[in-house]
Amino acid sequence: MFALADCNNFFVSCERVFRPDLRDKPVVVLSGNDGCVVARSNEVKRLGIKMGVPFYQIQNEVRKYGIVHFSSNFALYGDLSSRIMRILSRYTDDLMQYSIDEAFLDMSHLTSSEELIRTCRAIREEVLRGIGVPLSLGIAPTKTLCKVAADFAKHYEKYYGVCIIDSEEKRRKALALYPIEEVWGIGRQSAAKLHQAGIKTALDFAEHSELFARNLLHKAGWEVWRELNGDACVETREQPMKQTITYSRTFAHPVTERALLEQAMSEFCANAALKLRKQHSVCRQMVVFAHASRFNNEDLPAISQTVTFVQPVANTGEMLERLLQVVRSGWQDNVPYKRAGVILMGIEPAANTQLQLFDERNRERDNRLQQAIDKVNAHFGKNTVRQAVFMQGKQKLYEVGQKSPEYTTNFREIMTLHV
DNA sequence: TCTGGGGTCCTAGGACCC
DNA sequence: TCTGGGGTCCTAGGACCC
Repeated sequence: MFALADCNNFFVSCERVFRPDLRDKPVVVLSGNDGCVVARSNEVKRLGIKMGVPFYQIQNEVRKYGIVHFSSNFALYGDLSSRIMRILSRYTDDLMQYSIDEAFLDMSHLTSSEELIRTCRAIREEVLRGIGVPLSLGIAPTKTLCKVAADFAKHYEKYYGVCIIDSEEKRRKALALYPIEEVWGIGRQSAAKLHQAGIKTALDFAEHSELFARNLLHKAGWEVWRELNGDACVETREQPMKQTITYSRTFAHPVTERALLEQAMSEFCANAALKLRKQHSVCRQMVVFAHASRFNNEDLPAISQTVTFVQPVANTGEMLERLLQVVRSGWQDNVPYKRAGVILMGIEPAANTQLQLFDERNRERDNRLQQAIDKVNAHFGKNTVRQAVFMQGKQKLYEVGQKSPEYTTNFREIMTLHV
């Protein structure tokens, strides 16, 4: 059996850890530049406010119901997440973290349902007491069924946060109540096809033939079918190394000055390169892009170019040179650039790299310099030493209206008590 | 006025090989 | 008229996830 531990309204719950006064209040967390709603408390869900709506469209509700809003604070969410994962890892030999707020636990060492439920209740209790974030746990023989069970645990109080699917009868009962479009792995396209075929619930789908599932939805849908029928076939192993690394942002106001775009994108590039070095890898290619708002109907020209390195790199200096070439050659004066970023691809372990015969760079020296810079920055703080092209201007590129303090990761923002 | 960010996997088709 | 058969690798785009 597996157990899925899923945090309830994770970002909102993180904010509430340090703001217990907001326990029963409607709360949302917003995306970058306070653009969209990306997390909602139960009170907000009950008001019918949907995931992903632009914040400006719900201003009436915000005023009417006194909805409290936060800009996103990933330093806080990431830190609380890793604390929760540390607790979870004590209950299994095989913890498979699936996202910032979810993990599957291999529970095959426990044999009885009673033991499984008791253990999961204990997990929930420990995380709630130790971290302050409420969890829902779903126990089942496959991960897809765990997702279903965790959903029941979340939505029906009588489960006290833990729901188990441990018999054929419970499986059928749960799936009959579960809309097909809610099933993990069934997105909009697949749901539309299944609806066309008259399938409404997860049970309808599971009772069709295996061949039907495979023909209609190919491999991914076929695996969903098998998992719903109790055949565990979905793997959720974490990649030891990311295969792509993206750093991109939407600007609060369009950028119409080349130097400003160069500076902003240099930071993206440096941040992406740092992620790359942190996982001890190098990349072969870098996509550099910048474009106007996607809600602009006019077809404005975009910057979009893939740079290939002769030899795989992780060196900020070398990557910046190429980035700036692209931005300088692609820049158009009349385009209001609204969003930009870099994507690193062709990632491999740094230890694997082959030296090139005709390499004009002194990489040995470049890398020693890079290591020295990383060391200084790790010790004295981000950007203590940096390339001169970085943001020197005072223009505000992003909006962070209501960001909570980085309570757990930044000494300057640690909570103070006045007695 | 205002519309996020970061990933993975699969598939089909093209280029190329013998 | 008729134009093989089998394979690999790469890429772009689609679908899905949180």
